[in-house]
Amino acid sequence: MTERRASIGARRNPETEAAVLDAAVAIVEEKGISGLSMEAVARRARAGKATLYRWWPTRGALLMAVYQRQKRIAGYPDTGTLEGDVAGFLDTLFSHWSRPEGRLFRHIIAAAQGDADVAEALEAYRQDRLASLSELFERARARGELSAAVPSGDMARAVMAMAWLHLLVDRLDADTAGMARALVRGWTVSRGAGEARPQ
Amino acid sequence: MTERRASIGARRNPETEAAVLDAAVAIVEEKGISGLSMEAVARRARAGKATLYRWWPTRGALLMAVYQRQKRIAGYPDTGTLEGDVAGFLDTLFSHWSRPEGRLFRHIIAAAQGDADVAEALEAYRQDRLASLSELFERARARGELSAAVPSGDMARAVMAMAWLHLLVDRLDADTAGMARALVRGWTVSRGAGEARPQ
Amino acid sequence: MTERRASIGARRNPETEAAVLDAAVAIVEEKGISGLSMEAVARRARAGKATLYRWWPTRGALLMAVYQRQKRIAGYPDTGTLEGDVAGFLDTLFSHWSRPEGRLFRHIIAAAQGDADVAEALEAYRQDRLASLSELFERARARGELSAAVPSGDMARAVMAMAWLHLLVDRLDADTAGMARALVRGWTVSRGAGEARPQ
Amino acid sequence: MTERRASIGARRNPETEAAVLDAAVAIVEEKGISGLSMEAVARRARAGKATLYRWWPTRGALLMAVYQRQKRIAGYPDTGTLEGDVAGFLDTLFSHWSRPEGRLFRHIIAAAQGDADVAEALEAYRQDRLASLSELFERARARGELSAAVPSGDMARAVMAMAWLHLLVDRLDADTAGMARALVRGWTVSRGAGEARPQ
DNA sequence: AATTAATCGAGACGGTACGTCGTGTCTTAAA
DNA sequence: TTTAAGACACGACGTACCGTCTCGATTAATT
Repeated sequence: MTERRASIGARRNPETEAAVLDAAVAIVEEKGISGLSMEAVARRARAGKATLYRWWPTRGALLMAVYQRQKRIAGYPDTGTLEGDVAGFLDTLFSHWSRPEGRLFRHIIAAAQGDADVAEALEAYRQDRLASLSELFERARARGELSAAVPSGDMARAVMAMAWLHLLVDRLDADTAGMARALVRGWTVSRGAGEARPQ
Repeated sequence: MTERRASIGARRNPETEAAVLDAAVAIVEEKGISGLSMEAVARRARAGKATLYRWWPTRGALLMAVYQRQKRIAGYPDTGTLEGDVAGFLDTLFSHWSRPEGRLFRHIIAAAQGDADVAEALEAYRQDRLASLSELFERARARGELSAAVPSGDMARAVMAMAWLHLLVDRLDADTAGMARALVRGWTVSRGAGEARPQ
Repeated sequence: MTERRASIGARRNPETEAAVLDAAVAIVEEKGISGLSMEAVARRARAGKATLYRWWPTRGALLMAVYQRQKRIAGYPDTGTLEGDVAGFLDTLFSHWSRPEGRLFRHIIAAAQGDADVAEALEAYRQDRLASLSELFERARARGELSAAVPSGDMARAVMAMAWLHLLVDRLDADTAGMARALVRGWTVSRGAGEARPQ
Repeated sequence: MTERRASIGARRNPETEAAVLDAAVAIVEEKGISGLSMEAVARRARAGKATLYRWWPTRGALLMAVYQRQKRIAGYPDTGTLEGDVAGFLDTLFSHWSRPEGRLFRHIIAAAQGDADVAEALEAYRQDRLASLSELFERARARGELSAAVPSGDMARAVMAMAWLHLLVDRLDADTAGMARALVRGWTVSRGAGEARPQ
């Protein structure tokens, strides 16, 4: 995994980059996030510390790089109903966050609380995902499924908030269908507002 | 704040406890959360490190202690409508989180991501707040304001999620009325679902 | 071993004293000298730290107390010749220093290097032993065995020095007969100065 | 003594080494041996604790390094007689041990009693000095001054023992001529064994 | 072809914080 | 007054990382 690498001249060595990111992932899997020090990554990747700091000036930057290396989630299922779409979105997201590299995300949020650079990167990423999520609501609006009272952005934010909360309190096994229902039921044109099951 | 304190026998000295918590608050206000090391707190409080670790075994435990020392937010406004109540709740909470000691909460959430003890304490606290928040919805249900389709707990969770999201991305200045409207509009019996303003 | 003991009124409790000294010996046997802290002794003896400090103000004082509790070595063999007497003395002493409580002595010497109180106690003890050792030479002088050129005290000091050196460099298994011969041969009236075996 | 020093690459910085040893000497001179903590040395030398522990893993190792930095005592006087040589040796040694850096030696012996690494280093040093001291006796033997009964090594050990004893009981002001006489008188061919002064 | 310049692994450096341990002092409550 | 108990302020322990640095080597692009 860690053969000798040297400079390839006056430019960045992609093998080194890969070795570093791989090492970071491996460390988090083995020791948890608290084991992820720059020192440990350098050691494991057989990279010089200066090399690390040259390309990832902070631990948060390294974290973001690892997280973003994975390809974006391509798209979300189109089930034909908003409630189904939202439930599908949550399912996809929760199972993504449950995988080794996805697990990092909660730590990125944590890091952002004390590191402005991470916060900025996270915010950019979040806005991007928010836009992507909004499309789901636009689709429903186009279908005429939506009572237009609530802006798409607000609804997307509510869904994202629900997702983050469950990530941060380690409840990724929660009932996504229930969540979708609780959020969506009111936004959609009333078919069944009266037949509600009290609980 | 930092007079000499000694043992008062084989039992905890409340003066020491106060000095430590005061020191922690002062440090966070002056240096930010990254300045809050056990070392620094001990130094500032003129307390031995052993004393700190005796009563607050982790940084997270200390954080929770500081946060919980402040008296609970007494109650939330009763505005007569659910939407008003929710908006009031968010206002109260956001202004609380904006004050020096309230600022700590986001760091407690961050700490919980890597420390099981903090996570446990946070979860207990969260359930407590959730129950308190649910009362708001029970009140609305008693008024007959609520379409009974959605359990109170689910609605409370959605509101809490919205609040946490805005805390964690540093948007405590966001439009709470809008948030309340986005969430509540659908849960309530439809008076005005048709007159929505599209976006 | 460590039943409950309490105050027996306004005077020293001999049970406590015994428990403390026993604990000290046990600790040194189990953990070595570096494990012998006042803290550890108090813990093991189930004694209060204040009690310890009241009666043995320093670690060195405790060490001396443990060492001196053992009864003095009664006397040394009278073999009829000085060389035999000295060899016997060294044998007795080395086997004493090899036993658990005897092992402490090297640590007392070590402690004396940095603690004036211990140094003083050790010096008193040493003068006492020196006087006792001198008797051995007086006996030889009385027998007419000694060429009177050298004061008894000087000879005793030389023998003691040899013993200490071997203790301090952990060579208690060395050839005591050889030592005795090397020291004594020249002090005695010349019977055999010519027949020496070079080596 | 405490200018800024930094790494000079992946190898030991001799300036740092000098600063540390200087600091150690200064501390012992000012505060005595009990003030010589690794912490204090690092502080005074403006060196990181890790740097200290990298090169001197124990306090004893540091002590040995300080002691050995001084150049060896070049040679011992050749007075023409063994007794004179031994007295000269003791004089030289005692005055060396009385100087600031020489004072350390008793603490090295003390440290060796509880630290195997120091004991080992000390033993190597001691064997070296013993060999050097033996030459003095070989010289006397070559002059025919010595009754060959006693091995040179045994005599050297006796002289060393005498020296150590006086060091350890803080009697470096003792009469070295008397010591030399007491030890040597018997080893030499009897010229004057009869005219001894009784005591 | 020789030179320049950025990169690489390596690891020492001065620091800070960690969490633990021992020190000697103190107070309590019981005997 | 002594006892066991143990909290307290203090400070050293030895370890781990931090972010900076200097080195000697490697290699591509520039002279």
